[in-house]
Amino acid sequence: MPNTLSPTLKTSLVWFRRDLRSYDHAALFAALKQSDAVFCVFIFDQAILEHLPANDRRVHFIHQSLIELAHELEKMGGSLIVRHGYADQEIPRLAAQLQANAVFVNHDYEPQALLRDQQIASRLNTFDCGLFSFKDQVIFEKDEVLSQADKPFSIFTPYKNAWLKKFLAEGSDFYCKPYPEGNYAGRLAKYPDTSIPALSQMGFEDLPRSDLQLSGGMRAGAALFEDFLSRIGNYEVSRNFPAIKGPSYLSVHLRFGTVSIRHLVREALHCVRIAGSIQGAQVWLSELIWRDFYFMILHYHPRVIDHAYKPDYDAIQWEQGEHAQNLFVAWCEGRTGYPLVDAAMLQLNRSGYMHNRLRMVTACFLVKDLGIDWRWGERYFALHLNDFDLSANNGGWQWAASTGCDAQPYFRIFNPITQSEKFDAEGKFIRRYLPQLARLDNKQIHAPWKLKQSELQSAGITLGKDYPMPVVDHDEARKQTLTRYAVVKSPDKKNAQQ
DNA sequence: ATCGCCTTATT
DNA sequence: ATAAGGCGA
Repeated sequence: MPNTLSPTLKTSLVWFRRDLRSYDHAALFAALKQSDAVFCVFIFDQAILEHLPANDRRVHFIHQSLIELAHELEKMGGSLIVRHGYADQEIPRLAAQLQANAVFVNHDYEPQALLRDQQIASRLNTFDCGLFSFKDQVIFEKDEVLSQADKPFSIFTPYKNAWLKKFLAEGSDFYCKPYPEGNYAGRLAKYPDTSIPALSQMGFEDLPRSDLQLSGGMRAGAALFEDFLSRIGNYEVSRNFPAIKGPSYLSVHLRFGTVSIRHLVREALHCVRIAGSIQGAQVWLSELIWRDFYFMILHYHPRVIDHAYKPDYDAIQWEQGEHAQNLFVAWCEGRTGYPLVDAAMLQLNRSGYMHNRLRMVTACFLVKDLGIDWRWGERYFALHLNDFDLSANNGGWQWAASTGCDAQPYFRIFNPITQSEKFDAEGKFIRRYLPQLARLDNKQIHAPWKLKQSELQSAGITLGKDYPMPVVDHDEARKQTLTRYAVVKSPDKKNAQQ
């Protein structure tokens, strides 16, 4: 994709994708700086939407975000064109219609998106319209953080150290300075038709009220961040307990660009210098660096999309057939009989969000207790997580399955009961999603099948009726998993495979 | 070439 | 107390 810039352009089009904000926006700023007139567009891309269910929450999030984005662009003197169609047709058509000299976008790193952008670039080329693409959604991308041998890192900690070194070497705000769109806002152009298609017109349903806790838009993102900054000092500890408000909840806003990564990093670094919040802010900043790390991994190793990062691990035989299917469905629906796992899956199914600790617990359970291929779980998360991002989701699953770079060792198998006792000691999270277990006490609630009949009875529970019996025995499953993973052990690797 | 180290544990 | 193996300097 061309990245060199013509000195001056008459008319440009900024195509918004996963960067739904009007401030600190690399492509918008670049377009404004170099053009006389700048139009803005968002495409509800059928190539993506046609694979989504009618009640997909993310489409709502986007829709909500667009209403605010359109409003903000109007306040700046421009407007937002919103179309429903195939992006690879709509963008060239609109660019031609506007007689645009260039289309400006921010990099989208996913393989399918790269292909789409290449195709669009060549279509635009047929009428001398360029496609200019910018780094926006990460601090460092691709080859910007490499080892001393100029090779991509595969271990997070040295990557993080190199990331921080590079970042701090230039002074703390060099890499996260906001783009000042306001300097050129007068160049935004108005478009006569600014209607936004209704969700129903595009085949999507209204969501039930209970699902509307999810608020799209820059303002909602900023409010979450402000709230989080008052808690960031405790993040290091509080992030581990799903029943309490520990995380920032910004992941969905990072996914759709309703917050700016540069803004988040700037503020996190500021907090790192405040006595009371040093540790929490450092740990949270690390999470943002993980995000860059997994984008980098996907860039260098696109095969991880459907292969283990460690090739040897592709030899593992996962459970197949009807029994595996049944176990998988039980996992999806939160019917495994392990309360913390089930509560976590219900959280995902009901809200499109799952606490990060629980993502590890449920992922590890699927792979190492049920013996099911991590790709099945990855696909389920991809469909249901509001904040789904290919690189981070894949990285997380491969970490849990021990197939990834810098993953947990294969013999580390989370004990779902221990995790429950440690991180939901009072059963508060479990009770929120499994009220039928609410009358069990704090010790009993983590493993109801271990209780005496009389104890269950006094809590009003019949196992197998009010709540399922466990679908597997953890200790047995653990042994099977160690056997299953034996194929990755050298030097007997080859023998074990036969 | 050697040495320290590796996100989130478990029995 | 444990449990590989290899990354990165």
